[in-house]
Amino acid sequence: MNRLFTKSLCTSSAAAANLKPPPPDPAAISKLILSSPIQSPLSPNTPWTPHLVNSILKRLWNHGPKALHFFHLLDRRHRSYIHSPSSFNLAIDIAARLHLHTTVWSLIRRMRSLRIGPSPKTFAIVAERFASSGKPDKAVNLFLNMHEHGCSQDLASFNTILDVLCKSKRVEKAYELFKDLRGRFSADVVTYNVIVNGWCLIKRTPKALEVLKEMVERGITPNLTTYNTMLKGFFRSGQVRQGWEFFLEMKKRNCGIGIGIDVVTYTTVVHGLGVAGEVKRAKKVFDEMIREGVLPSVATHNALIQVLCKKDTVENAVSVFEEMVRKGYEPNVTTYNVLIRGLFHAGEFTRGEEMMRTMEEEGGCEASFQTYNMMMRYYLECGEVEKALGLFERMGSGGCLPNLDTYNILISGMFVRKRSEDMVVAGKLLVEMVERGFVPRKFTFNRVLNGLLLTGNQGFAKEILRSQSKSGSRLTKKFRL
DNA sequence: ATAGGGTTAG
Repeated sequence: MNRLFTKSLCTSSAAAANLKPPPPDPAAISKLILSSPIQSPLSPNTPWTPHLVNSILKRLWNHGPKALHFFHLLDRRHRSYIHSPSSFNLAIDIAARLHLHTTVWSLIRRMRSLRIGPSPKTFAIVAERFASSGKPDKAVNLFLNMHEHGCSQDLASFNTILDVLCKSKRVEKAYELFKDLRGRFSADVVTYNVIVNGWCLIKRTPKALEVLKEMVERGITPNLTTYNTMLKGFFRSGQVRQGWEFFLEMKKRNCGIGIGIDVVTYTTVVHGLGVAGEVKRAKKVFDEMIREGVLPSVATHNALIQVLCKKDTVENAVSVFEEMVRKGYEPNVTTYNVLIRGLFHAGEFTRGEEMMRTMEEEGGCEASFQTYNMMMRYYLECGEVEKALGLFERMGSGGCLPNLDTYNILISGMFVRKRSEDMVVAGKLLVEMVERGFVPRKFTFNRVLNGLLLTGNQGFAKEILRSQSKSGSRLTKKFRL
C-alpha cells in the first residue's frame, strides 16, 4: 500500500537527476485510500498541499468515513502538515452530512486552537446542514451565537444565514429573522434579493413583489439581479403571462434609464417559455438576443436544448447542440446530461451511450453522478438491470463515487425482476451504502430485508440486521477526534 | 458561502 504512495513522490534518484517529480495525483491517492485498510498510514513524503487535500476530500465526498479518516490521519500523524481552513470546512461539511455532531464541534474547536478559524463560511456550512435536515431554529441559533465561537456577525454573514434558510425552503423563518434584524445589520440590496428569491423559490410571487415594493420604499434600489430573480419567479410559479410582461417592462426600462437586461434575463425567458410549452416563442427570444447583441452563453444553449428535448424533438435539440459546437462554444457536463437524457427519453439508448463517449473522449467532460444516475434510471425502468449494474461498476472504478440517489435508484431497481439473486445484490448495496456513511430510509431497509426473507436468503438478512445494529454507534465512535 | 440563468419529476 505504501509503495503506491511513494511512487508518485519525489524519490531521491529523481531529485539527484534534478528532475521535477510528477505532481501527486489526487485520483490515484483517492483510489488507494478507498482500497486500503483503515489503519494504513500515509507516506510522510508526499508533498501535501491544501489543493491536493481538497481535491482528495472532494473525490471521497461520497465515502464520508474514508474521507474523514484521511483528514484525521493527516491532521494527527503528519508532523509538518497543517490543514488549511478550506480543508477544515470540507471535513466539517462531510462530518455534518454524516450527522457526526461531536466531530463537527471538535473540528471547529481544532480550527480555533490552530487560529485558522472558524470563519463565517464554516458556520454557513453547519447552518446549511441544520436547515436542510429540518432544524431551521438550530441554524438561526448558530448564527445568533457565532460570536461565542470567535466569529463576528456582520451584514455578509446575516445575508448568508438568510440565504441558507431560503435555499432550504424555510422562507417564513428567514423572513422572520430578516424583519427582526434588518435594522441592526443595515440590510442592503443583497439582503432584499435573498428574500425576494426566497419567496420566489416557494412560488409565492405576491410576497416577493411585496418585498420588492418595500425595498424601494426604504430607499434601496433594486438591481438587475433583483429583476432577474423576480422574472424567474414568475416562470417558476407558472405565471407565464406575468413573466412575459415583466420581461417587456425590463426591456422598456433598458431604453429609458438603462438598467440593462443581460444574458441571464434572456436565458430565464428562453427556459421559462420553453418549459411552458411555448417552444416557438422561446426560439424567437433566443434569436432576438443575438440580434440585440447579447451573446447566448453555454447556459442559454443548455436551456434551449433542454426545452427542445422536453417539448419538441430530440433531433432539433441535437441540431442546436451541433450548431453551438460549430460556433465554437464548449459544451459542459450539463449540456451533455440534458442531451443524453433527451436521447434516453426518446428511447435512443445507443445514441445516448454514444453521446456519453463523445462527452468523455472528445468533449473532455467526465460523466457526473447526474449522468450515471439518469442513465441507470432509464435502464432500470425498462428492465435492463445488467446495463444499470454495468454503469454502477464504471462509477465505482472511475472518479465518480455513487451517491445516496445512486443507491436508492439501484436498490429499487433490484425489485423489478423478482429474482432471488437480485435480492442478494440489493442486500450488498444496502450494506455498502451504510459503510459509506449513507443512511437508508426505513422503507428501503425493510424492503430489502423482506425481499431476502421471501427469496430464502435468511442468512444474509440476519447478517445485515446484525451489522446495522452496530453501525450507528461504530460510526460515531470512530471519528470522535 | 453576501444575491440572479442550464441537469429529475408531472
